[in-house]
Amino acid sequence: MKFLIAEDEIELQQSIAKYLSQESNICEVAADYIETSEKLDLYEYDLVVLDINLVTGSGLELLKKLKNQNKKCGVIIISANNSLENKLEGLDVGADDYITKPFHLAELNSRIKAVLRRGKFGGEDSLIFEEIRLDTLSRTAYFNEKPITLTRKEYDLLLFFITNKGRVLSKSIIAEHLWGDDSDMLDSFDFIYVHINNLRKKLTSEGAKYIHTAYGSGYLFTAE
Amino acid sequence: MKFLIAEDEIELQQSIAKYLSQESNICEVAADYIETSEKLDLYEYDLVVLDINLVTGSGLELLKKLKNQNKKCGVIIISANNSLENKLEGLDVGADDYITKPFHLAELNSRIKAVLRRGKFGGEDSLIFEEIRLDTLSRTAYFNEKPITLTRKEYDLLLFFITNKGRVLSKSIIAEHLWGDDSDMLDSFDFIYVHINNLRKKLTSEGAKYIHTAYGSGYLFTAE
DNA sequence: CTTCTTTCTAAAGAGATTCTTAAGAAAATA
DNA sequence: TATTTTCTTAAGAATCTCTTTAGAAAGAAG
Repeated sequence: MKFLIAEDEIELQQSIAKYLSQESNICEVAADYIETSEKLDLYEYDLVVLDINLVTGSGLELLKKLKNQNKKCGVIIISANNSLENKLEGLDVGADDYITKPFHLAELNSRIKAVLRRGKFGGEDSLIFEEIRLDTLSRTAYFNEKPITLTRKEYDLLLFFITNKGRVLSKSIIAEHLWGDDSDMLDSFDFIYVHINNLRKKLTSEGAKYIHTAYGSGYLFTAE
Repeated sequence: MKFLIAEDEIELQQSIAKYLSQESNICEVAADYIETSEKLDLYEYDLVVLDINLVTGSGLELLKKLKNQNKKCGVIIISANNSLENKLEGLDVGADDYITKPFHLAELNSRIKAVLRRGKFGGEDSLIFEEIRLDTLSRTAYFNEKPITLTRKEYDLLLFFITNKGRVLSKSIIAEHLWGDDSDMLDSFDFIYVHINNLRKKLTSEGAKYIHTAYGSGYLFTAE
């Protein structure tokens, strides 16, 4: 999953990013209102961890803007004071959850997982497409309930495909989502071919032919 | 889409051009004030990536000139320093966006897409003409929501036609837009017949007869 | 530190697209 | 009618993209 951490206390920002990265997520960071606003405009995230008290501007405004844009992106608010008003206001505007400073990173992580489950997977722990089931808690894939051994990148790739089924995904979109903003430091996206090939082999060995090549533009995940 | 990259750091210029070419765009480059100015006079671009600090002259002047010419060409400024003045001045004169060195190529790409979307497609991801819809994100074409399999050149050609509907396009205009400055190396434009024919076949098989021949002058894309 | 797994790089070959050329048919113009 | 331009088709060459494999590099586990 790809997250944006909008937090102006750099130390906290970094420790959140580090913790969530260890959980196999891609984390990008923003330290002020403008940076956050721009990144939200430019990129797609699965979830934003948003400090409501960004010194340079109100996080609430950002939240309103984000929800107006109608992006299906989860939001968890970090609130410094535990005044009820702020929390309720945030939830009113569309935040999916909030957490009050100080907090344990493990708790944030749990809340993130819960929000993603509610938002992306319809409240289920499993994501099902035809014969494939992804257990999002254990990050394992099943084909007709028989487990398929996938590496982390393979799992992420398959998850990205399933959550974007029916949409042609270019290599740069895939790179951006699975490798974050480091992706353009790589001077070619050729390695994606390798991951696609490996994933395909594992899926077709089970009889699935879902990953189609859109020659010249990318890949398309769809039933047959 | 056809871009001009005006940047005097050749290494950066080349990596921008390479990245954007991988995204199925035509990229031409210019390394100084005069070259940029000339190319802008002579050719049409969908967007210019303009380094405001070209050593041989002010990019701002170029920008003013360009905007006075009233060309509907997007402009993204590259700014070395992040002094607010420069940025604001650029946006005042009519730049559509700016980006500060150093930057990620993926970010530049996102900004370009955003500017083009705002300017060319009325803020939408889809471009619709009668029964045809072009999904500009995935570069796929639909006829009555049924996907048509187009090659890259066919897609580009159709996109160019739709964005210039009602205007007669000569073969040399088409060549210039779809093949960039390689086009004058070609000693005949006959192969365009082939692409036109192929595109026509795919469209008429769906019942569309939009590409009309303007004998002696070019082609006209219009409803019936 | 060693071993194993995962990820990335590099390169050869397969496959698709694009360009060239050409020749006859059709259409528009003079 | 004669001439020019455009259309259609086809076949081969050149180019680009994708597939696949093997092995190097990096990271994780023991």
